[in-house]
Amino acid sequence: MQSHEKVAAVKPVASRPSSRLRSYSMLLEDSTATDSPRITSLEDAVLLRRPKATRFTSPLSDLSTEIAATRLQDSGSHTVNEQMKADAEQVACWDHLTASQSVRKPVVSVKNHLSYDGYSWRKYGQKQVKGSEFPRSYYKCTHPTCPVKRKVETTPDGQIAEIVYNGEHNHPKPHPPKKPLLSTSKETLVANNDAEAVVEASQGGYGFLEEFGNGSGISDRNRRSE
DNA sequence: CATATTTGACCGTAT
DNA sequence: AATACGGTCAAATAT
Repeated sequence: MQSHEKVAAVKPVASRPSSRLRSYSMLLEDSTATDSPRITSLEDAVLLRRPKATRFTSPLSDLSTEIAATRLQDSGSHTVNEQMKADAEQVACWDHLTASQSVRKPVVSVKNHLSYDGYSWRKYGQKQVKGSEFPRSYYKCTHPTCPVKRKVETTPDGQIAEIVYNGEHNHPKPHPPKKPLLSTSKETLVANNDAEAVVEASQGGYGFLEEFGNGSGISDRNRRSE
C-alpha cells in the first residue's frame, strides 16, 4: 500500500463538516502535480485520508486511571471524608491485583464509565495541556440532557493529578452508589461560582470496585446538538 | 452489530 | 493582527 504517500498528499481533515475545503482542492492539485494517484472525486479524497484513530490496547495503568477518575467524583453530594474511608478498602484490593499483574481490566467499567456516584461518563477528548505534564481527559455525563462535564488529569502511574467538574447533573443517578466515594489522600473540593467543582488529589492508588449492572449506555455520541 | 474510546483536526478565546 | 492554547468534534477503531 502507499498509504503513507497518500497521507502526505492529503491534509488529514478530521471531522469538521464545516471545514470543507482546502483539502479537496489541495488534494487535486497535489495529486496532479506529483506521482501520487489521481484524485478524481471527493470519494477518492476521502479514501486517501489517513486513519485518524489508532487504538492501542490500553495498559493496565490506564485502566486504573479511568476508574480512579471515575470514582473520585461525587459531584459533591457526599463528604469527601466518607468517601475516602469507604474507598480505602477497595483500593487495597485493587492494589493487590495490579501488583500481581494477573488481572484483567474490568471492561464494563471502562466502557460505561459508571462511577461510584452512579453517573456514567463518556470520554470525548484528551489533550496535553501546557500547564501540566500529564494528559488531560475530557468527559461528559452520558445523559442526553445533562450538561455536566469534567476534566481529569492523570499521571502515567494512573494517579489522579486533578479533576475539575463543570455543571450540575439535572437528572437522577442512573445507578445509586452502593458506597460513598472516596479518595485515598488529600483532596479538596471547591465549588466555584458556576457550579464548578475542583478536586485535587495528590497521590494514592485508587482501586476499582465491583461493576454495576450495565449502565444505561446512552448513545448520543456522534450527535450534534445543532 | 452496537457502542465507547482514541486521536488529530478544527474552532473560539485569550494573550 | 497574529499566535498560542484549551476545549470540542467526529471518523476510525476496538471491544
